[in-house]
Amino acid sequence: MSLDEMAGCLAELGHPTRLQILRYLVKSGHAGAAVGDIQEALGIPGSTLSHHLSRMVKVGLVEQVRESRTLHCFPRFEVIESIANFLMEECCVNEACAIDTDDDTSTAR
Amino acid sequence: MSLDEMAGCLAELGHPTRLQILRYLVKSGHAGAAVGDIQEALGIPGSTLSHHLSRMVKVGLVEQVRESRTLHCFPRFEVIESIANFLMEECCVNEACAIDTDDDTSTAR
DNA sequence: ATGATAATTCTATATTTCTAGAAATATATT
DNA sequence: AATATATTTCTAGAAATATAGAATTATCAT
Repeated sequence: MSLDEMAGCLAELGHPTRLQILRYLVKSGHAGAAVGDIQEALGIPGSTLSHHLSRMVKVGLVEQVRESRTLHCFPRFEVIESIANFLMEECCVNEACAIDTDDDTSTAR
Repeated sequence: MSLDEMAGCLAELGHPTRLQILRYLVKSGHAGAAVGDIQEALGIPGSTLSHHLSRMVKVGLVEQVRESRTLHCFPRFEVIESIANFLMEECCVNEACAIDTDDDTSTAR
């Protein structure tokens, strides 16, 4: 993934509603969730939701599979993972961070 | 960090120029880099650079320490790390990803 | 065919963001 | 005091984003 593509993904993640949507999809796991499910669960107007979803699909964060009238959405786990890795490796580990954070500031693990 | 704060950080990361800036800062390590260094190294006009830096400072991705005329900038490694962790944990690990990727797609670790 | 359901596209408005030159501020040097 | 250096703030125009109602498309059921 190029720097621009990476920035593109991060930008799409960088919106509260979209982050909420992605979280919901992750929670739904591999079964995914229909657009309508998301809409009802999060209370987002259809047109707004559609807009956000299409942006996430565009950068590859979300995948959609149509089953007749219903459109199922899935998070692209590998993509999310590679973004997390990018942040860890490219932006963190080099001579800092993992070395420097002697007490574990990071939340869980 | 709240979901909104997380989204705020991700949004700031989600700009090619800012991502470049952050990378440069990380490369510079704990010595940090002066605004002028960044400006010269990346060829970004001062006002533009200042704008991007102030955004990153605002969400806590970057810290600045003034030393007379020179303003040194440092990446907040813990913040970057916690974003990476959020993506891994909150958005990835739950019943998917780490479980599902039988061959280790993630580069390091 | 008609009606219901699922979702998108169209449209418009409000708001934010990006960009960079010009002017201003703050600090150091002579 | 005058000048140079480092950086920010001001300004403004262009472009992108976000929001959501209304209209539209596609599919299914009767």
